[in-house]
Amino acid sequence: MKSFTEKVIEIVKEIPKGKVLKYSQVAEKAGNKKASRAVGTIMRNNKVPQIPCHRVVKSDGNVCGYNGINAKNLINKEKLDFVEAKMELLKEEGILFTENGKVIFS
DNA sequence: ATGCTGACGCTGG
DNA sequence: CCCAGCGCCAGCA
Repeated sequence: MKSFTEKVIEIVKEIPKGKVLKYSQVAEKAGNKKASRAVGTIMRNNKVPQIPCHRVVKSDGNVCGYNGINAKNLINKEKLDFVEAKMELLKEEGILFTENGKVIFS
């Protein structure tokens, strides 16, 4: 029986290219649908490149953290550039975005 | 062990 | 539409 943390890491690592999961989805797959917050905590703690954190988005479809960086901690322009870069990266993987800049979760 | 924080989610005003 | 409150769970001091 792996820990919730271990499961979350496994799940995120195995997210295929061109696929995105919501924090809630990862939490649910890990066993606890309500542990979405914990998922975020785990991601921040495990900022390993092996973990495609950029493929994990919020329910709103808006991306947040990536490789240990939290968009909320960034300011204005940097924040926009940061998010934009992730969006471009995800686009190259086949993930589509709305005009609102949100991820289209299939 | 206890309390607070946070890359969250949902409901209500 | 924007903001506040509550719940839930893992990590850290």
